[in-house]
Amino acid sequence: MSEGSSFRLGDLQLRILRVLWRWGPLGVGEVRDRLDGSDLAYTTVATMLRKMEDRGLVDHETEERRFIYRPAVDQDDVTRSMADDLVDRVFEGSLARTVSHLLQTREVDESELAQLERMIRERKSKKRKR
Amino acid sequence: MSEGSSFRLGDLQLRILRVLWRWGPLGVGEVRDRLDGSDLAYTTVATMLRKMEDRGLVDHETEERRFIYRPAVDQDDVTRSMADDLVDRVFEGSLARTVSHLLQTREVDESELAQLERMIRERKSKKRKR
DNA sequence: TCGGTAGTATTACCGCGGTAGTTGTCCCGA
DNA sequence: TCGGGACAACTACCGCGGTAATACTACCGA
Repeated sequence: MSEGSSFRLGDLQLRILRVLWRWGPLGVGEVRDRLDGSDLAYTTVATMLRKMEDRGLVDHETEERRFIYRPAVDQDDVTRSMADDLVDRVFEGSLARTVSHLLQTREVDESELAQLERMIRERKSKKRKR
Repeated sequence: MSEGSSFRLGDLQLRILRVLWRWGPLGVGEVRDRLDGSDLAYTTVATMLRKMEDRGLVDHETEERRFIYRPAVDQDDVTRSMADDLVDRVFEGSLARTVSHLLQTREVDESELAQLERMIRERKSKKRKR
C-alpha cells in the first residue's frame, strides 16, 4: 500500500492525522477537542475529515450513528514522504546538504549531537553488513 | 530583512526562484527556458512571476520594455524556513528525529556518511568554543 | 506605412485547504 | 408526545498555486 505516493498535506490535515495516530479511532468531537490551540468549529473538523476520507487519508465506520474515524495511512509513510519531498524540492536530493543546513541554522544541544553520531555509526555498520 | 517569515512556496515558485538564484536577473522567456522539464506557456511563467512579485519574492526592473526579474529573497532564508517548517510540522521540532528518519529511509552512500560525521564534529568543536 | 513579432496586461478557470453556516435526522428525556 | 441536543449532510465562500488564452502595445523591418 501507499507506494511512492507523495503526501502533500496541509496544516490542519497533518494535525488531525497526528491526533488520530496518537489516540486511535475517535469521533469528530473528540478529534476536535484534542487539536491543540485554535478551537475550530465542530463542522470545520467534520468537513475536513470528510475531505480527508475522500483522499484516502482516513477511514470511518459508523457506531451508534456516530462516525468513528481512524487513520488510513501509516505515520512513517507520511513523514518519510514529506521529508523526501523537502530534500528533493529544496536540496536537490542531497541528504548531506539538508542535514548540513539543519545543523548550521538550528540550535542543537550536546546530547542531540551525540545522538546523531550514534545514528551515523549504526548506519555505517549496517551498510557494511550488506 | 525577512525575519522569521515562513515561506510556504509552491512547486513552480520554488523552481523559478532556483533559476533566478543560479542565473541571476533574467527576462521571462529566459526563466522559462531554464525551467527543467515540462515546458510551460510563456504567459504561465509571466503570470507566476507577477504573482510572486506581489508577494515580495521577486523584483523586476524594466529594460528596453522588457521585465528583468531578480530574486528578492535570500536563498538561505528560504531553505532554512522550509526546512524548519518540516522539522516543526512533522517532527515536532526534533532535529534528531528528523535526521534519524532521513537516515533510515533514504539511500546514503559511504562518502555522504563521512561528510555528515565531519559536519557533526565541526559543529561540536564550534559549540565548545563559544 | 503597415504588418508581424515580442512582450506585458487583463481575465478566467480549476483544484484544494480551510472555515463555517444551515438544514435534515434521530433519539432521549421531561 | 414533543422539544431540544447530538450529529451528519449539504452548501458556500475565500485565498492561493497553477495554467493559460486573449487583448493590448510598441517597435522593427520590408
